[in-house]
Amino acid sequence: MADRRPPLTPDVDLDAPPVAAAAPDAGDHARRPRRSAATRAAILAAARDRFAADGYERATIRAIARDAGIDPSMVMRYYGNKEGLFAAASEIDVRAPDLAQVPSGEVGARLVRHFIERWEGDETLTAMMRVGVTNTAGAERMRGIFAEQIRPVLDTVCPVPEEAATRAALIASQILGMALCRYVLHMPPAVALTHDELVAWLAPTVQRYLTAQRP
Amino acid sequence: MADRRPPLTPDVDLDAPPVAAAAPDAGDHARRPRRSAATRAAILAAARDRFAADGYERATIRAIARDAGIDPSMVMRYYGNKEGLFAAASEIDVRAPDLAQVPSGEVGARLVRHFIERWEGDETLTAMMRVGVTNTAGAERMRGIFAEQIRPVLDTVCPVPEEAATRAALIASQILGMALCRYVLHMPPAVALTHDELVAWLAPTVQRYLTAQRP
DNA sequence: CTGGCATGTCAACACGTGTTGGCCTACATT
DNA sequence: AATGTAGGCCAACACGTGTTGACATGCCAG
Repeated sequence: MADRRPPLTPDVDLDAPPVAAAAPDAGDHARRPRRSAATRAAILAAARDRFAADGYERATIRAIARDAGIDPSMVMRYYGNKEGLFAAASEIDVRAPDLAQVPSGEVGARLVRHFIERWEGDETLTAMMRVGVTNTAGAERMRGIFAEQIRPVLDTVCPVPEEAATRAALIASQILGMALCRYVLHMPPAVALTHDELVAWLAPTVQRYLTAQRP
Repeated sequence: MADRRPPLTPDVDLDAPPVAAAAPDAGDHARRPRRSAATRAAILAAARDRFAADGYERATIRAIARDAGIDPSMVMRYYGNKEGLFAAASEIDVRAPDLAQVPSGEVGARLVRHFIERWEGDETLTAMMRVGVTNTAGAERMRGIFAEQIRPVLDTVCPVPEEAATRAALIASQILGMALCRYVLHMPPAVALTHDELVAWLAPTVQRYLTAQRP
């Protein structure tokens, strides 16, 4: 069904110097930035917007290219194929805060506020959610982000190590659930809440999932 | 962009008797069931499965028809177009329980358990979520279900009427968030929880969103 | 028995998609 | 100044999609 051969001339090598890499000494300026850096960035930005707004299937390469002001074939040249584009566009850094410095009673509030602001800072996380629900690869990526970026941070403050995974999943369920209602489904009462109200409501929940003893 | 004219010969009238409806008296058997009832049901079942598994865009009419063992054009004949099919397939009854009978302290547990079982009973709710995230019309439908089926039930037990909408949204965020992690993203720690563990963890949260005074 | 209608199949249309290869242009090194 | 190469555009391909209309079949009323 799927034709999965790699592109013939990928050119996806991220930051390889344009000149012969086999040259023993390239001189003073080790790696000159490519002229195409601006185009690459424009494509990536447009892709994030489109994936966030439309999800994986409905976000078309043609639309992304139009937004970026270039030809669709450029997208293929730089990112190989649509999956590659998505992989590059959803390179996500949750930037989870260092909770070791936070008083243990304030971890919940800190987490909630961080994710609200992170979510509203750019559309990357909305894109991640839209694609994570639609696409198998997207779901895998979300699991990866959870395992590599969320869980480790919680491990440092979870009182019972062997329950850290469960507690992290519970916290994720509450935070992702609110993000779903507020940023994706646009449920009016969820949209109407201010940041402070959100923190006041959700922080105790997160705090309990983190520190309350197992019921 | 979109060609939105209605189908020429819809035939979407749900249970209209096949013979002339203008006949003053049709005799003893008021409405004879159509011969096509089985086909209609097969299409609907296949559509629910496909929408749940693939989301709106990737669920193709051809695949649904193949699953139902009939020709794609039959789907068009009975449901007009893909949107109509989806509308019919996602006719959702959340079957929210009557909370007036439940002791006020057990409402949270009752709600959580109900939705876990409802979610695992069939794939309708998973389909709703997949499409609600992908598709604008799907999101609208989810908001409608929330407003018409969830909020009214909570209104009956919410101590502060003017906060009912907010509290209902908070509850929805937790329940939908867990459903997202467990049934759509398949996050391992969320999948591993038993029903009783889920209720034990989530019920206090729901209970607090319902009855705790506004923070 | 006969005509009409519901049921169903087949083949095709028009369109949008991801993807490809060829060609042109401008820059930077030699 | 010559030239190789990266950057970019254009036109097209092959394919899958939703959708449509013409045609076959069988059931049921008259």
